[in-house]
Amino acid sequence: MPELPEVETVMRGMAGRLLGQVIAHAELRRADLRRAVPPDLARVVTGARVIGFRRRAKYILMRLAGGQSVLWHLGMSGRIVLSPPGTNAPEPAHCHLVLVTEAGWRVGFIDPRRFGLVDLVPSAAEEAHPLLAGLGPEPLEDGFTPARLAASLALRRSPIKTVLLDQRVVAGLGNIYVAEALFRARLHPARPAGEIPRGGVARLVAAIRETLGEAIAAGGSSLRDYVRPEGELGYFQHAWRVYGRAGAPCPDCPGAARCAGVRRFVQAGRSSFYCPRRQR
DNA sequence: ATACGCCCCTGGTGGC
DNA sequence: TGCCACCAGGGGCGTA
Repeated sequence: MPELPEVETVMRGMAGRLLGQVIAHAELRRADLRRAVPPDLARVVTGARVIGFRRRAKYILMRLAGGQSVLWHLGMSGRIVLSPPGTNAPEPAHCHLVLVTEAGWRVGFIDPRRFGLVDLVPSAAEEAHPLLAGLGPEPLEDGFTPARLAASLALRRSPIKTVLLDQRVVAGLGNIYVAEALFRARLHPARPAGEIPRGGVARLVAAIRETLGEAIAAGGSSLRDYVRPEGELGYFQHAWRVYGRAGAPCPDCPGAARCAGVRRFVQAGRSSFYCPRRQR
């Protein structure tokens, strides 16, 4: 579900409301998420002040005074719901963890499919957490360069689409934004990664940056489960050029008569979308 | 080392 | 209306 832009949006929403607040109360409703939630999580966070937020790949890290960070992952169907003090809305189904601050803000972690997770990690060693340790570069930071991506793609015969989904190569892309970035870079998703020439890799880096940047500015993409922490929708789904648009005319082929339109096919068990005329 | 299928889990949708 | 197959923003694990 949420890819980098959605996770970034959720993280910013949490930071805006929760930074500086003290957690007064925590209730773990069920611990059998993708990884078992630590049994002492509620005890550890209770009484702690929230002092920082950051995102790494599709993970949110919420740093607490006292030296621990809460690590969140939303999986496919996870949501964070922030409710202001005094709200009395009924609790949504599949709410697995609730935090309440001293000021009365409620933080709910909702995840029907339970592919998400919540964990604790020492703040001083966040990057050593087993789920973070092997992650590749952040695509919006300086370390993600054409030279570095080219080195990761070299000699790989797998399709570029599946290589870009590998979080060790670049961190934070998922099925939607890979499709959109490959379209913008005019690269066919089945192209063997190691065969892409220098110029193509450079276009790809630029396309990934642009796509993610625009999606963050739009608050992410809302289709099924994803909403922002205070219920607003993202609207980048209206800017999709190929994802979910099989059969539609390719938006960038001038003179649609010679363009058969967007096609869908399956790679590694997941849908890929592309324009056969524009992407090679 | 790399690549692929399978699995985790629930809910929505469309066809019969 | 009911049932069923299929699909979905992720990712880890076991096997070739």
